Amino acid sequence: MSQQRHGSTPGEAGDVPAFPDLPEATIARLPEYLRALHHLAEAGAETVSSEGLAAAAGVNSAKLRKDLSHLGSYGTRGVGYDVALLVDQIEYILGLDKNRAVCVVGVGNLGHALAGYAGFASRGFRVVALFDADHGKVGEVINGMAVRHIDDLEAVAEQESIAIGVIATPPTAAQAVADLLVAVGVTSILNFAPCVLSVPPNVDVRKVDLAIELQILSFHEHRKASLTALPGGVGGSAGDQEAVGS
Amino acid sequence: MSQQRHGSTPGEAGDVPAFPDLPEATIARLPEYLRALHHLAEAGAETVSSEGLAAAAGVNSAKLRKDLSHLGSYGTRGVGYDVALLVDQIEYILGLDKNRAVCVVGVGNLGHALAGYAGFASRGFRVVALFDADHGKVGEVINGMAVRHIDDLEAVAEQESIAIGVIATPPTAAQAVADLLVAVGVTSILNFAPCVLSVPPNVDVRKVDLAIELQILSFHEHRKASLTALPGGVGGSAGDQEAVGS
DNA sequence: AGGCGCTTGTGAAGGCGTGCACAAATCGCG
DNA sequence: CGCGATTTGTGCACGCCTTCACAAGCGCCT
Repeated sequence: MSQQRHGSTPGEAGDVPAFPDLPEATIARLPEYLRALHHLAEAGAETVSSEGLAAAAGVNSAKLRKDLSHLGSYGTRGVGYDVALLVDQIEYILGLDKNRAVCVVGVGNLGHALAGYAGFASRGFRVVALFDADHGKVGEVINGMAVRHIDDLEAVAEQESIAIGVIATPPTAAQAVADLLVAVGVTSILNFAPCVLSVPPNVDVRKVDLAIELQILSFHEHRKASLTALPGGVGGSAGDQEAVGS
Repeated sequence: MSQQRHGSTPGEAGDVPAFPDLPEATIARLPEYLRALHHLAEAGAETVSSEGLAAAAGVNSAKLRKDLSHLGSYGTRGVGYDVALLVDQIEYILGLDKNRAVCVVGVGNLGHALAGYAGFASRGFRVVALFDADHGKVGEVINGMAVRHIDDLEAVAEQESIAIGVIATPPTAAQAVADLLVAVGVTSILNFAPCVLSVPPNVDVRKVDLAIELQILSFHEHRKASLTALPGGVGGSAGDQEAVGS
């Protein structure tokens, strides 16, 4: 889902201290660790063991240690990890200290929900603008923010540097919106439209397709159903709750 | 994100013809192929080459061929794949011919959007019930469907076999809802709440965390920003559109 | 100060997934 | 009927990720 070069170029420490070359899989887990850490911090924990944090994040403890080792040694042997320190470190790595501006394009069912989603603001993202191509929706106020016409995108982008564009339009409009976003300098796109986007190589696209998630679950339902028809019946006895911690 | 056993038990073909043991990565791509195929079918295509379908789905053609080979030989050398046949085959594998019933728990911003999401119905899923714990929301009609209280879950489950439960509640309520769903026999859960769910091993959980997606993009923004500060300036010249086909 | 228990950080092994490159197979045409 | 163009299906090698197992390091207790 991305073919960008990392280019270590060691020794060249300008403003940023030689950005670490983290595995993609690790990056995808850092937000989960961060959430667990925030939870622990609110509970008053000073330190956590890899075992404890791993359980809270729902991963293997060895994996967690390896992940954290990639971003430096912020743990103390025999004690664990300093919660506050680790929070700062991960937030820095993820660039969450920048309070990035996000715009949502497409104010349908989903765009409406995204505009009001509290989880964004609490994680360092500011939804700064809502756009739609439908003049009937322009002017509508959602979550204290007026919907603007997509033609205003360029003007808004000049005024406020947009870090991430969220596409929540029908799939037929998605590519055109992506092109517009790219044209005004957006280099990160979160796409909710069920279609493939074509963008320049320097632009990162992540896709979330709700129907696909259901289809994957449907497959597993199908598989499970076909297995219960076999000997050694799996039965449907619910109740053997798995202890993974809360 | 799952630790289920597939258990091949070869030779034991009962009603279902010995369910294929597909790699998880392949399964995750099948819905994407299916969408592309539907698109092609509507355009009147009888057959597709692996190259063509791969481009439409945004993947490598070799990967696509390998994926399709896992579910049997439905292509013809020198010609390509029969679109209609492949659609049927993938829909069968994914179990989409069952028109599975879905319920949404938590009618906040997101649950509201999910209840009205057209992408579900068009893909063989029926949203049959909406639940919430807030009595103030019970009775509200969304998309022609009345919100019911979560206490009614059991009654609804007895009447209509629920295949998949969607959790769109605040994270504090998610585990309790998951327990309820499991208790009424739901074995597939799509979780939008930012928290780790603990469920029995026979239950499949998939998680979608919108904030995590933004954080991953934020990381890449951070990384790109730190690279532009290095020699060989990457510049921001937009316009070298990558040709991957529409 | 010394030893002991606990926890991190990491080397190594194994598994999974990807992508190349090519043999096998099919169609159409002369 | 045979040949060439085309496209599938797959053996193989490579790289990433995961997992185990253990040495190294730190704090605490005696």
